[in-house]
Amino acid sequence: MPVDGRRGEKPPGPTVPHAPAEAPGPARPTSNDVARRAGVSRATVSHVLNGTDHPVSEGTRQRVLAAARELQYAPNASARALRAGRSNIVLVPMSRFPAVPGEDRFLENLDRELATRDLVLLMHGDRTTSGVQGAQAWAELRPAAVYVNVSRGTPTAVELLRRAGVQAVLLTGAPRVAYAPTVPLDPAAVARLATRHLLARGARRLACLVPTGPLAELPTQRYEAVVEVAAADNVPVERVDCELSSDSIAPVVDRWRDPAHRPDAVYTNSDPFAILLIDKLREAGLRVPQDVAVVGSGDHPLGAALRPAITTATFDVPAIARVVASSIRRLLDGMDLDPGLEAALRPHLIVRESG
Amino acid sequence: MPVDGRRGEKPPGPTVPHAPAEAPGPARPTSNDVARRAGVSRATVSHVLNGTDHPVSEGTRQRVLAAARELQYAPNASARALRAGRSNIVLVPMSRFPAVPGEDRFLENLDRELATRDLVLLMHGDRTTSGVQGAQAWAELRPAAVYVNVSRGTPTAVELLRRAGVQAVLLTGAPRVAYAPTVPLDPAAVARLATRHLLARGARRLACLVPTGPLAELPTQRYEAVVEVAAADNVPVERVDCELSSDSIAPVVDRWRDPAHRPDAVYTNSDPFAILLIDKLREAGLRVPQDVAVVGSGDHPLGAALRPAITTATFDVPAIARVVASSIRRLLDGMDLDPGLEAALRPHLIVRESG
DNA sequence: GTGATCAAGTTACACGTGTAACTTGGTGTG
DNA sequence: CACACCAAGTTACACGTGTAACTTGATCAC
Repeated sequence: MPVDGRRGEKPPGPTVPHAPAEAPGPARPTSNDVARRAGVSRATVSHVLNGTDHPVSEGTRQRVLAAARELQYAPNASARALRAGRSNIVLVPMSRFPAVPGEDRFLENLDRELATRDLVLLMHGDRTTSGVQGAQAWAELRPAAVYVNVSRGTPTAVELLRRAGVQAVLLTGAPRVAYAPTVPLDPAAVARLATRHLLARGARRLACLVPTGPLAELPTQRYEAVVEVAAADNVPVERVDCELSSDSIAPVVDRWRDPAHRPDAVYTNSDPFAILLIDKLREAGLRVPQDVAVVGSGDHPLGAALRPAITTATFDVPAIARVVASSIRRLLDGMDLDPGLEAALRPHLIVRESG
Repeated sequence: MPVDGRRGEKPPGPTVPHAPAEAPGPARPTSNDVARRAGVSRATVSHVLNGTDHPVSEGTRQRVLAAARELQYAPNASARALRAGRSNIVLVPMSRFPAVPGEDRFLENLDRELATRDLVLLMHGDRTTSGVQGAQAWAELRPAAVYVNVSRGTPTAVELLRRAGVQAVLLTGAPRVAYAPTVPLDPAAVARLATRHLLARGARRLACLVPTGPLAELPTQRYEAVVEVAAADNVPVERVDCELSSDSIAPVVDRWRDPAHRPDAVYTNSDPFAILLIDKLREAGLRVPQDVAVVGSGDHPLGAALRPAITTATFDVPAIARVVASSIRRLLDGMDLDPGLEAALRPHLIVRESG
């Protein structure tokens, strides 16, 4: 039989035995404070503030709302998350190396769109390469969803999140992992679009800049897309592995001084690389786009401002943010991905001066 | 006397009346599961895993650790936060407009440093300008600390956070708000340093680029610092309000074609602006640095790679991240700011070709 | 032999919330 | 009048954790 531990009376002293370390300032008001002030029970407060279908008379409804406003009541996210089993946090693991051109603008839009849908976007540096250790850390937060970027979702990490009760695990792009709904973003689509443009412009010899460093699969994938599109027109593609530094680009351009070695058009997946390349080309006495055309990606502000202005392949960032936010919300509600997803993910070209 | 609500026996059915909406997958293991597997009570598990000074025999300690490892146990952050009254989250409200040059690198370093100190860095878009509405949203998360950037901490917002039980509210730079420990970062220090450099190089006529848009106080503050330093040498400073676009810069440079209107040195608070400016100067047939010297801030990779390479005033980002993380931890532990703060915040100059 | 001391565990409570199940008083219906 | 029904509230529980206070043997000093 169970034994009740309580033996005597409560000690009369004002000590609070099981309270956590005392906070210094006045504590944040709880729903209990609101209830007391409105002269109702806490349950009623909860019903009013969450808009349950439970019937509440208009009079008390207003009293509760007034009390909440006066106390500046904000529900405790931790308690909510504990009760619900999951928080309303959407977690985005980030690294310094944006997987998609224009990632910062994308996140800004996504934040706004998620807020509309009662979700909070939080960004978190993924302090690991393996992905599993990171996933373990994310699991601690019990987020509603984790929005993992391209090529970051290893099967083990996804499985770990799924077991942690994380409902939506979205991965933009391949590889598609079992049990994880995937936003069908083709990370090579911008590359394909740019290549087709350059071919239509008459390019007969291409080059493609491939940034080195971590996350190298992605640039390689794009390079292969360029090769594939160019092959249909029998156009060769030179692969140029490089970093965003003078030492890395200068030798390449130096070799291109000789017309026999020179491509007539270059694709690079980010506008900063295009800017650097154009600078070096000009230094070598080559004209852009007459001698060499250059197309970038991501529509960076500098790309539009410098001369020659950079032709760039990019996405409709606000539109993508909208459908992604909508998809996350739908997944959490047990529905499917937003059907508008595919359409919003088509890239488009901004033709300027450089190519 | 209190009335006990329970009247009859528990119904024999398998229904769980007060459980929240059933999760689909297998739920994440709790400390209870670990306890059961190790054959001890949950309290013992807690003592072992948190390294309390409560004595635990080595044998059970190992059994608990083993059980936790086998189950891949990760504590529930929500429950922890609820119990403790605050989470171990350090929240950084972010906007697209970095307050300090090199903000992205800074955050990357800060994340690593905080992780060392058992804190989690989460970034959050501040979806409001007023600051108060944002603070309300942050209060919901009950973070341990909020690291607010320069010029974002209005007194009301800070007061709101303080009342929410947020211990550390760090604001980099002025204005100093009562009750909020402040990292004494002088946001104009880079401007002063760069100006002194230009004067030493012999500049007799300065210009300063002032980006428009939200958060305009900060650039203005820097402009005033430039004016102040230059005044000591009787050097006039032209104020140039502009955006990062061709249309904005081109007319200014056009006017500078006339030597009578032309400054011999320009300071701008970000390298991208410097890059754009140099491009326009060159287009106008002016040489950098012979006709006009240019100094930027933030040590952007492109600044080092382009020709002329950009002279830039910047901070030791990793060092700052370390002392800031240390300060946050110390504040949470009831101590003062890290004494190494002042020293780490001194900016330095990287002299290259542009000025 | 009798307390006192102590290591090693366990029990019980509190944190703030959402909601199923219950209570209560009022109104209509046969 | 007896009964069902319903609107309007309330009560009680569960979520997972950290820790103060308690229990239980064992050891030790006198």
